[in-house]
Amino acid sequence: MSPEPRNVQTDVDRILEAIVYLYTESRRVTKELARQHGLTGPQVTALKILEGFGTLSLSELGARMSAKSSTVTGLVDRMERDGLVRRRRSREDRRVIRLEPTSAGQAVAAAIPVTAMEIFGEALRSLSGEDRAELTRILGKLAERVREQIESREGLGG
Amino acid sequence: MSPEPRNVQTDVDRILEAIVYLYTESRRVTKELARQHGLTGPQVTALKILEGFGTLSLSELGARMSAKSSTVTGLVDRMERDGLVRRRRSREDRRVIRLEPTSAGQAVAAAIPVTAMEIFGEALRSLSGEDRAELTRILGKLAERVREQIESREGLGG
DNA sequence: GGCCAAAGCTTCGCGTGCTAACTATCCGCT
DNA sequence: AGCGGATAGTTAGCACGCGAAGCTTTGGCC
Repeated sequence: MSPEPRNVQTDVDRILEAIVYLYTESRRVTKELARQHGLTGPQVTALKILEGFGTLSLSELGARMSAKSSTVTGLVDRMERDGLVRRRRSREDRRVIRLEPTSAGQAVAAAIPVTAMEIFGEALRSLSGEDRAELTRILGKLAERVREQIESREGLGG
Repeated sequence: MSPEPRNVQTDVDRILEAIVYLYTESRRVTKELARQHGLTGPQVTALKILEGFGTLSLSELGARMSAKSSTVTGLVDRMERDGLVRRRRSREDRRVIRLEPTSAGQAVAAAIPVTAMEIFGEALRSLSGEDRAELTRILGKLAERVREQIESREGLGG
């Protein structure tokens, strides 16, 4: 009847464990799907983004993938090596490198359905509509609270 | 009022987004806290787990961290190099390596507050008890479904 | 006893992902 | 014109994280 700290902690542990599991597993599955086409998860993500935009600068791509510029450089190096994309220096701003998929890259992107999180989708669809709605609501609220917590401690890097 | 596929997709997207956000953020926070003590995120995670159990085999640690054995080997290599843990071959089963924190490792673990759990914990505690219980229940169910999906497709690797 | 599959770890090679330091370019300001 | 800060990418070094291949040990089974 009174709030028991132990139960709260157990819930916290279970929730974190579930989140880590779900995230890790989703990445693993994406990677596996990509592997069947001879590439890696991030490469598929990049090609899919490029498919939607036609051409992007490296920093624009990085922003959309939540990756730092040095990470993007390496990723693009390997994709260029494998003939999936081409680098082309911009005329207007010579600092900028524009990225465009090769025909091979476009073909691969087209061949891979948006499946990114297919297994997640199926698992989520297998929940009842009520559960799914509840999960959406609570998880959204939780993310918001975490965001608040983090903002209120931005001096974290002390 | 009837179940609309579009809503399902929206829910799926929101849930995935929230999970990715929560996971990424928890890692970032852990990493930041770890950095202040001169170590890395996974190292702190491992020390905290060891702190709770006293001693674990490499595979037990790997299971709790959702990491493969080859990953754990490397992690433990670096931690041992830095004097945080010790490897000790088990007597009962000579295949097993038991891991124990050094006094330095214990000190670091003790010096670091409950890490990312803390921010999550506060956010979770700020939810109502009902929401928290619901979240635990649904997330657990979801993880189970994902597990089933994955098992039923173990031929995924074509 | 001898064989053989499974379990626990390690090694190797690769692809991320980050920070720090560096180059080239651009742009605002004087 | 030219200085100086901001921006775009690259490079180097490190730590994960994984799969594949290999080693030793264990345990079941004939």
